[in-house]
Amino acid sequence: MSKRKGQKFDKIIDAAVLVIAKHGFHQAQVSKIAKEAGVADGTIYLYFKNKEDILISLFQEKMGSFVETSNLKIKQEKTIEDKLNVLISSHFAQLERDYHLAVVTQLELRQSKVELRQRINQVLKGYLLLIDEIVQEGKKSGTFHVDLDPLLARQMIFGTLDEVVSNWVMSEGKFSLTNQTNTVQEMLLHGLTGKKERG
Amino acid sequence: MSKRKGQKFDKIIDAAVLVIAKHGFHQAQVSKIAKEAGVADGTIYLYFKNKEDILISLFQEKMGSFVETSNLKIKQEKTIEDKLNVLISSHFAQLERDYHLAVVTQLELRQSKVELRQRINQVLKGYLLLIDEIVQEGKKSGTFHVDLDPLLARQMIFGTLDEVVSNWVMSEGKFSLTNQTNTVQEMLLHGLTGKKERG
Amino acid sequence: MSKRKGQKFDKIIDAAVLVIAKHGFHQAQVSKIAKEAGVADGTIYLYFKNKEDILISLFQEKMGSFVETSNLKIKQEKTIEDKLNVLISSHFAQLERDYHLAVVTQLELRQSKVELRQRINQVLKGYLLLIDEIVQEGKKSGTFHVDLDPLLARQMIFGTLDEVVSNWVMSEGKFSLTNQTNTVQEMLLHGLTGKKERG
Amino acid sequence: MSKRKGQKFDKIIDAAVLVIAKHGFHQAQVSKIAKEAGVADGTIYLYFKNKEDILISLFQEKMGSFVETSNLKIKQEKTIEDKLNVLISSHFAQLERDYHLAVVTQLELRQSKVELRQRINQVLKGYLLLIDEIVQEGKKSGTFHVDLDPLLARQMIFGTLDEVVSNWVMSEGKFSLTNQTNTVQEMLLHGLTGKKERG
DNA sequence: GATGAATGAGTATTCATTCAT
DNA sequence: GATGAATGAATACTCATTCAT
Repeated sequence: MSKRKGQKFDKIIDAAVLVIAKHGFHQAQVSKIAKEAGVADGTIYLYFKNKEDILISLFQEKMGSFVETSNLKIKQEKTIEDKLNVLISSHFAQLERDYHLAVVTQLELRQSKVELRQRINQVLKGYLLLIDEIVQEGKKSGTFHVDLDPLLARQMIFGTLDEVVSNWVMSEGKFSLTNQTNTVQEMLLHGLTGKKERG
Repeated sequence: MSKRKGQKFDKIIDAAVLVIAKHGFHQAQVSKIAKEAGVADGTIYLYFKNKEDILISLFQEKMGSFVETSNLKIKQEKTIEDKLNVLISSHFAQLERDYHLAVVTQLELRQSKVELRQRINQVLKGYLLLIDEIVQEGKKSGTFHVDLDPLLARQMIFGTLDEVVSNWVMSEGKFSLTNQTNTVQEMLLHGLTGKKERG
Repeated sequence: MSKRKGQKFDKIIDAAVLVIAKHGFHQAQVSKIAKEAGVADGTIYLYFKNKEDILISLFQEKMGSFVETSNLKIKQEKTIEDKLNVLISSHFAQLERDYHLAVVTQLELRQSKVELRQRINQVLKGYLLLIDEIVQEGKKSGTFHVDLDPLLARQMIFGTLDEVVSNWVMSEGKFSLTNQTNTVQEMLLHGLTGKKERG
Repeated sequence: MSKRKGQKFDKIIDAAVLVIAKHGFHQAQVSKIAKEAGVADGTIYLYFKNKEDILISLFQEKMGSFVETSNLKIKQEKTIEDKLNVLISSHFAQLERDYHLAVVTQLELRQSKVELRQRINQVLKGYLLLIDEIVQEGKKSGTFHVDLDPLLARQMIFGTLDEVVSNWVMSEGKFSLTNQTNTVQEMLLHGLTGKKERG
């Protein structure tokens, strides 16, 4: 699809993140991205098939490692509680690290048209499967409730994390995301009524 | 803002929902909405300031009663558990009742540009306050954990409900939403580990 | 295809002829045509599907009557000699009358891409059939040679007329076209060796 | 203008004919020609000033010998009738020999813009002069009519040959071109009425 | 001589909004 | 109030040509 050779590929991706975060998705013209990347408009098309390809590549490039990073960290933990904790902290940490990118993925890219969103969702699928694994393992080990609905569980976990991050982005990153890790973990494990054993 | 007098106002709103659900947000031109509503293009501008105003009005009109309906039902319950249950069932029921509308609010309207989304979020605020009240009351009554972070709690509740509904819409409404009420309530109350006292 | 109602349709067609003749086919942008026609760019698209539709309509509109006019005049003549004479004089007269149009049809429109040229050729077919009829009738009546190859005959007649007109256009209309009628008729009837009975 | 040294010059010309015949004039990009010729894009510009220069050179290169070949053959004939016959047969034969080239010169190159066509016409001038000579000689010798208009005569001859060849190309070469020589000669000599003394 | 990555000018078309009737 | 013809701003992509290597 898009040729990854050369530094220009990365330059353009980074420029796209910056331009979209700065001017918004609908004001992110190809010419603006090219200017920000310090290349000619036509150069964009030596590395990307079309504008949509920039956005998809951006998501794959920047979010592709997301799953892998989380996956590796989770594998290193033994208990389900720790795996969940690491899932949350990794999710928060990776997005907190790059506020511009978080703006793009949490807000701006959701404005794209359906076809593009579907391509983006495919990248997300890998992450959802990662959550599914934790849920399954948690049930098997007895840590999670035996009757837990796996799909609903995943939706609660992802829905919560996504909503927290979105609120963080909309608050313009004014509070620490990673600091919330333990609290969110407790809430997911024991719900609204849950006893906070640590505190 | 928009003059609510006359039946044409409603006709246009309904036409907008239909056109967006049928053709998607990006193919919902003013002229198409006008045709579906059986009025001239120019007539739209006698009832709405601009296209954005149609969409905001749509959201206010269709979602305005949402909060009130949920609010009334919640007030009728005594225990926090029941209030939460009614919040969930009301949320699910109202969206399940009108699939077209659910498509528009869960998927299509999220493709709009930031300014519009912010206007839409203002309408949502009333709903978030409703959740906040339940959380606050739950803490006061001792049903919810005393150290519960109210903001995070609200984010978990809304994030979960929103994610569940979005998944339902994307599955094209192929499973029952309201049937999930009790399970979701249990999960929110006791988390992934929680004992399911009812079942 | 294109809505013919209103004076704007004709205005745009005439503007297209003028702009193409003045600036050449490759410099005839839609915006230039719109400006010449005194309408907004977008107005063009209320009357024509796209730019190509303007050019095809132009050809149909301006050349459509060409065949009919020639046809009617030919029908009024009795002898084959007179029918041929009228074919030639009508061909020359109609193109000489509007030099701009002749430039467009003889030179500029031949630069268009294949698909467009094929659409244009379909309009020409009617004219070729008219020539075919004269050839056929001339053979039947004994005026033309009994062994005359009808296809070659048509190619000689049309090829000659087209080449004469093209030379006239390229000479920038500096000599009279209609004045050549009789000479061309003689040449077609009796060839390079032929005795000029009239003169 | 264009440096003729080296085999690459010819390679590029031949590639251009092939690419234009295969993909059509408007899809014959420089990069495509370069690829077909097995050279880099930039190399083209070591041998040709610009794209237009390729096309003009192509025409000169491939059509340059056309005139000379015809000229030599004509000089070998004594009577005007035979000279005309050879002109026609040579014209037909040379184009029939290379269908690809005929497509390019009869159809595709006529889609080029006016400036290019004028350059191409200059190459044609040599051929038209050859025809002019025959006409002049025919009149002097008494074979052609004494009052024959030389310019019109040339236009009839060239117009007829060109139209016949164009029809042959458009029919995708499905009939023999050279077989038509005698018939066309008869028609040019004696016109539509002419007695076919040979047949 | 040869390369090919980089350049950047140029243009058809859509659609929200207006305003004369 | 209602109409709908007219407006015109705004933007992705191609490809001939260059020039550093």
